[in-house]
Amino acid sequence: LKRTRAREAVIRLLASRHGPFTTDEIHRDVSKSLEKGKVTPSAPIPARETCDLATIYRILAKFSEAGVVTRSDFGDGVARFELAHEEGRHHHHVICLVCGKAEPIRGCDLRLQEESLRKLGFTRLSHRLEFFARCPACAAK
Amino acid sequence: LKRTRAREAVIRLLASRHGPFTTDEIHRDVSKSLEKGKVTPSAPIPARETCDLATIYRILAKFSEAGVVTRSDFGDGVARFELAHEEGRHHHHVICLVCGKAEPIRGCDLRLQEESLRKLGFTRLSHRLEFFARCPACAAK
DNA sequence: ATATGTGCAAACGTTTTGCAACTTC
DNA sequence: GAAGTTGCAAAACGTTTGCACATAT
Repeated sequence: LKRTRAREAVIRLLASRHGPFTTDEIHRDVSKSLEKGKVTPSAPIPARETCDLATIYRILAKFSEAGVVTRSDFGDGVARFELAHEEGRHHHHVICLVCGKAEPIRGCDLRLQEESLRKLGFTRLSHRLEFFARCPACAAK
Repeated sequence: LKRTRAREAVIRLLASRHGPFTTDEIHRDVSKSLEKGKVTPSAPIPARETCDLATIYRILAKFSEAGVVTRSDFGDGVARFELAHEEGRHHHHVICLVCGKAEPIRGCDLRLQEESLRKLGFTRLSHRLEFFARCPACAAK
């Protein structure tokens, strides 16, 4: 894993704000940050102003594979990424039906969580839950 | 909602077998079933032999909107559909990491379900859980 | 020096759409 | 006959890939 400006910019974004980001959001932010020459203060005018979207995809694939970031999927056909929680803490999200903003939630107690969300003012609550596993038939092969 | 042969074929497939189906699977099955002229026994040789994929998408969109079918998303970039459970029973799925087969699961008690899945021989268990709601900020608008 | 990362452009697979012809009611 | 549905072809969308060039170690 080499240290490059694009990769640093991705990490910087993910570390600075939370909530998962789409590839496109990351791309726009990283391009902007590279444009400003923020990456290497020693080099005021960077050779490359922006970053290719394909590069962002490749960076996220690598990071994902390396366990640095985790991928989320809210069922809208767009992948989202966030820094793998430092403490390795497993978590989920509430996604707003109106503005689409996602907020992290700790723990897996469904009833309890729905109740606290309701108390916080969240309405029209629903959830999606999927289990992934190796099924008995495939384990037997 | 008009009654057409393609729509009948979609319903027939979804009603005959369970587990959610991809659009492609539905398309292939419906085309085959229309080919055989099974739809209208009174007309042995149907005018149209197959069904367009775009039509399947449109049918599923309509049905989904009407609440006849529900859409699932396993994060592999393909939408899946199944008949909205007759009794309106809310349920989830276990998706095999190896063969990809999905089986329905009743209820939402995460711990309990993981345990029973383990007892059934499912291994390498993980889950994805997302909440959807209208957030307080959007409710205030 | 070598392995690795990048930009660009083209391809991919799923899903959506415009339009004219055709069914269903 | 009017409203709704379909086929076809083309486009949109997020994502992936091949290749030559550039970069980090």
